[in-house]
Amino acid sequence: MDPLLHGHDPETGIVAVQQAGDSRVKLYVRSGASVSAREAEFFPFFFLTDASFLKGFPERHWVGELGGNNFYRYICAFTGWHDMWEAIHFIIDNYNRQHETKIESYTDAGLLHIRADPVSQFLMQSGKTLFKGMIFDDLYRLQLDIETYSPKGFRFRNPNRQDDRVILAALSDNRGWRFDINGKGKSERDILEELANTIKEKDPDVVEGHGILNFDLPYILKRCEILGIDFAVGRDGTVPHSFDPRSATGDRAPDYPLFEIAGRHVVDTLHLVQSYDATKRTLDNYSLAYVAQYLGFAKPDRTHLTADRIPWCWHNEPDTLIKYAVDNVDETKRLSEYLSPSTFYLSQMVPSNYGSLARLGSAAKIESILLREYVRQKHSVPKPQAGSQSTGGYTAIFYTGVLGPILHVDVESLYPSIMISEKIRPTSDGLGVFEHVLTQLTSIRIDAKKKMVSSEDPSEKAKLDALQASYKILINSFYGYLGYSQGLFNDYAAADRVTRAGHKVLARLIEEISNTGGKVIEVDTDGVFFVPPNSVRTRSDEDDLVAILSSTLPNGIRITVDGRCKRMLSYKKKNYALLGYDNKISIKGSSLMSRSMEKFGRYFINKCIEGLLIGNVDDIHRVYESLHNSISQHRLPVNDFARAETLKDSTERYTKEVDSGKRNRTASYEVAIASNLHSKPGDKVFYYITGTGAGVKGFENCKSADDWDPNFPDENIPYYLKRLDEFAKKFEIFLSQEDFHAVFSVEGLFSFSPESIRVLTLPAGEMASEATGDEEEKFDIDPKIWLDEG
DNA sequence: GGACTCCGTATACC
DNA sequence: ACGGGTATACGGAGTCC
Repeated sequence: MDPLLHGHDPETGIVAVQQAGDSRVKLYVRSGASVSAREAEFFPFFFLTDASFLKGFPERHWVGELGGNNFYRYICAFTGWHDMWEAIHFIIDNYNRQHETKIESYTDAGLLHIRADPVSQFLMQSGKTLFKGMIFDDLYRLQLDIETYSPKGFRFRNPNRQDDRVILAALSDNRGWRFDINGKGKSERDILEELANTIKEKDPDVVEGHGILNFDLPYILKRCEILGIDFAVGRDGTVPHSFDPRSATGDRAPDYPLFEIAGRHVVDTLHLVQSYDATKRTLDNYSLAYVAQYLGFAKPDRTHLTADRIPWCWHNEPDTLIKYAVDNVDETKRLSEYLSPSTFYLSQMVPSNYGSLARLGSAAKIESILLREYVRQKHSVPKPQAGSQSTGGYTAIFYTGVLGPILHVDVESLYPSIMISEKIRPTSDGLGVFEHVLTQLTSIRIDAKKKMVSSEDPSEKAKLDALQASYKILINSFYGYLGYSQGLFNDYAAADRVTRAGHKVLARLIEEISNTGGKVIEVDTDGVFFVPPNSVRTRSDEDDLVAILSSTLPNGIRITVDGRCKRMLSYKKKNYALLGYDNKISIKGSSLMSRSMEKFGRYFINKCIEGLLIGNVDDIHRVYESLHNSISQHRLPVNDFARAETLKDSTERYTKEVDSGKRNRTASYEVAIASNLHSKPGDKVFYYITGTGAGVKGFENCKSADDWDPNFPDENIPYYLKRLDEFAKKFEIFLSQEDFHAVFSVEGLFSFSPESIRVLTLPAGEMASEATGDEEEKFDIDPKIWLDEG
């Protein structure tokens, strides 16, 4: 246990910390099956630039001068949370008396720095963290799902309506317990009281649910309020209370109300799924049944029900509804087991509450760790540097076309390795915490991975994997932190040194690959796609090649095989498609295929890519022709050509900015306004283009997809034919001019013959100008058969 | 009116 | 595993001929 990384207090088993009054916190400590509570003192504090701002503040307080010469040279501590805020207002008033430009909030002039969350403050000053000495399964977790009934004629459930009610609840825990409260023949009061008593009796550390923050909890609490029930499930006997998260970034944060149950944590698996998909972008929707299916732990006999079937089911087959709810809690448990552990293990390091950690950015996690040590050593703290980073990752494309076989190698932890080996760290970090923590994390991650590989026990393996994954999240954020504008310890020059060193490593790697006779196709930041030399035919040849390449790179820099595939369709930087040895195709990049594209376009591009990769040009021609005909004859349903766009701003804001000339009109907002629904940011709009002529303005000729009438289709045929040709144009670079026109045309006098058509492979980018003329280079596309595969 | 550039917004990769 | 740099597409406005 490293004190800088895990905090300097070794106390184990803390499962929850909550503020208890103005100057105390309550700690809940688990020891085996029992949990005990105790109170502890804490002193609210903040960092201040100039102690004179607090001169004359009447309440009891301490001002300590800190070591070093950083911007925030004083730490101010108070006996209570209330006094601390009084002091902040005192400082603002003081400042406004002395300065012309007035400030309203403590964030305005950067006079002081504060973590406005009392639990973080306590953890920071005490050096304690949650869950020390525990593994994920030691945490006692309870899953919850309720079903509700809305009277006939109402599509949506609404707890405020007299006749809306909770009809049943299903519960489970991570010790194998399952329970349901069947509301048949029970009053809603009975159900809710039994639910509250069950939760109190089971006494979980965590309450989990899919959509629990948006639906289950608010619904339950509203019904309890109407019925006059005390839903006192807090560990101190209090009712859950909601609070608005202070969205630090402000503009685009999806503000949902959060709930706090005293002494416990509330985990919404829906939010876990959302953040999981934010980077992966592979999920079609976030419904529990779909995600469970996708991740492979849905039971074959899982009960499926749509919301509109629930009333019928409740009247005719209540047992099916109960089974449905039980399946829901089962899957919620599995989902949480899959997505929660990395946050759990991060909680053992970062001085933050379990729930808030999931919402915290990675920069804030690192900064909390740094600040904890600065508080302990009573050292002054810097303010963020102004400026910006001037370089980023290295990108290049050398060939377009269809090439293969492909090896994708990447430099393992490129930026962290560079930061460690070249000792790059923020200049303002006088205590050297940044470097220490990064080095420490890296070495314990390697340890965990080693142990994971050699472990025989699957549950031990899973624990170590979660552990190393949580280290990785932190490790990968250190570079980003250097260039983060709000980071107290940011250092743009250091960030630039890292990226420049990265360029050098990549340039070296590209050179070495070429030296061995490999053809480099595309490079992005830390990965290289290339065609290995002909002599490399088996996996062990590949491993040998990678070992040779690794040995030519600077110490501490290693490369690994990230993937291998039969062929690659190289289109543009960050845009390519791969044909795997399992014949699966994966497409990357928004320019080839974007979510905002019309459905028929996505289908068409998919077919084109498939045709080019497997060498079936005939198919491409046929798909083009059939789509061309379908569009011309109004045979596509509206879903195939409507566009889905997400509104980023309110329609009011849009109208205001259009009127003041700040922004152009766009189809999506015009449709939202015309359809007269109250649309809010984040809403999706489905629309299509009407009018005559391919060149119409979208914002003047758009209609909601709901208004499309299959009996009187009014979509703009020339416009959608133009769209089809625009999609086809993406493939121009892969074919000669004649071939291109032959493939992407409707049958003329002569029928299409695919025999003579060849797919071009051309030097791209800077190489294109170096190459003599435009002639094609010859590549063997000869998927190798791996000896160890089938 | 077409060709061109410039700009803001959106999406996606690492 | 949300932060920022890099890359690309697209619609619309302004400009020039």
